[in-house]
Amino acid sequence: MFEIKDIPLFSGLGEIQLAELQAHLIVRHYTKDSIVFFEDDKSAYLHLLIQGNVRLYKTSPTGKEVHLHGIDAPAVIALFPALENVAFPASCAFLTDGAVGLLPLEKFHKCLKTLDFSLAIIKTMSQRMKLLENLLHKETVFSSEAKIADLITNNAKIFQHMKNNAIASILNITPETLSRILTKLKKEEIITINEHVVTVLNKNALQGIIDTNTIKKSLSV
Amino acid sequence: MFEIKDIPLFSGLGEIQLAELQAHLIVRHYTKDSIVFFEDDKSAYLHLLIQGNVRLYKTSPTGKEVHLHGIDAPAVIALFPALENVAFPASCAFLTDGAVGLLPLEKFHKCLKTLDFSLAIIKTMSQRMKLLENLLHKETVFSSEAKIADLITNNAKIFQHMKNNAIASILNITPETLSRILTKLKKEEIITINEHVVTVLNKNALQGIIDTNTIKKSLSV
DNA sequence: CTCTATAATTGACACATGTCAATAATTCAT
DNA sequence: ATGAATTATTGACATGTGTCAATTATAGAG
Repeated sequence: MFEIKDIPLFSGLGEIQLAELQAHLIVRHYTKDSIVFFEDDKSAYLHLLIQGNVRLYKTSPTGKEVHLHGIDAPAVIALFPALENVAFPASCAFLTDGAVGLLPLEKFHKCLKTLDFSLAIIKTMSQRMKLLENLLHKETVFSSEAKIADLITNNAKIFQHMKNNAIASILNITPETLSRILTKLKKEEIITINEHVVTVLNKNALQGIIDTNTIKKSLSV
Repeated sequence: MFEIKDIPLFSGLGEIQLAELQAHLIVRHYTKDSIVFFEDDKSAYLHLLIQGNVRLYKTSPTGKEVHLHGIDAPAVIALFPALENVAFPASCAFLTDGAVGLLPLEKFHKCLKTLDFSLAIIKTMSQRMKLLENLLHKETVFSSEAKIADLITNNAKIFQHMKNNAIASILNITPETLSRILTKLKKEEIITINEHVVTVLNKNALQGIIDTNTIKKSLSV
């Protein structure tokens, strides 16, 4: 059974408070690909991701989806809209089957009167801020090549369990671009790929791409 | 004389605490265009913008600057790095002459023990979050046309006191692109510009651009 | 008021990335 | 193993926006 205190944000609360929150928690089950909420919707509940994982994304006027974050349970999903009582800045959809707990905003706001809780909020918000900063950095200063080089550097194993298709979409580039750049990296002998395992042959070159936004063509003297 | 309690974040603190903070505040004066801190630098101080206004920006590998925010005094400049004791995610430079107050991080962290103060932090962080979300939205889902349409809709007067050059840079587009799109908007009779005053002739069309990311060519039947 | 510096416009062109379509490769169920 | 469906690759092409350079317009100083 899910316990609200499993979520770090709430771990500092007292027994009584936890019990009350738990009593008011509404649990909803979702299947893969179902939508938890849409961008610009408002909700009277704080959303807790209890089980499974979700993605947050924006939808552009032309219908294209801009991936923001993937989130794994247990976690708070949309803290900032709950605090400010504003609309969701992004849509949320399940990547797996899962469950969400809904906590009435009044109950949540009551917790804010506890110092430890408000410090936990600050902690959580800081983490979100870091995520956002990071995302913004990637989306504004990185070229597609740099995004890929960055991903390979920091999370090469992702290629083992995700399709290139899905990887492209979390990088907000097309599968074609991903394919072309991976091919280029292989040609330049910066990486090799075997059975979905990406091996870095030239760490420096990879870092160079992140630093300069382009693959330096090896001068064939 | 600058009083630390003029900054909303600190307004909830008691007299004694304020006095102590004030005593430890180091004030530095800056001239227009001078740098307060660089991206990736770390600091042992919380930075308070006391006088003037600054811009926050990232620098891309190719040397191009990506504008994030403009901030006016009085305000806290880099709250998140101060909380998490991490490096600045952006550089900060003065747009005018001005002054910054430096508050040792220990002093700042001590304040966190006060509930009202931590609630004020949450408030301030929420606002930053909103700014960031907004920026991210503009940079990831808006075309240049949509950025400009959005600016005209929400802040048309900016054209009266800023050069197109500067406007282009806060939109993170080139002056050429700005010029071309403004010309296009004039040709489409969506706006007129006279003596730097932008007048909207067709509010709907402008909204349409924001919604669809493109100027709909009026079909000349 | 004129001159100079600064800002804005315009054109030609480059370039990264997306789009669309065709084909090849891989995976999975039977 | 075999075939159907999914995924990846490749090519040709489109498009938005940046770059560079030339020209024109504007504004501020003397």
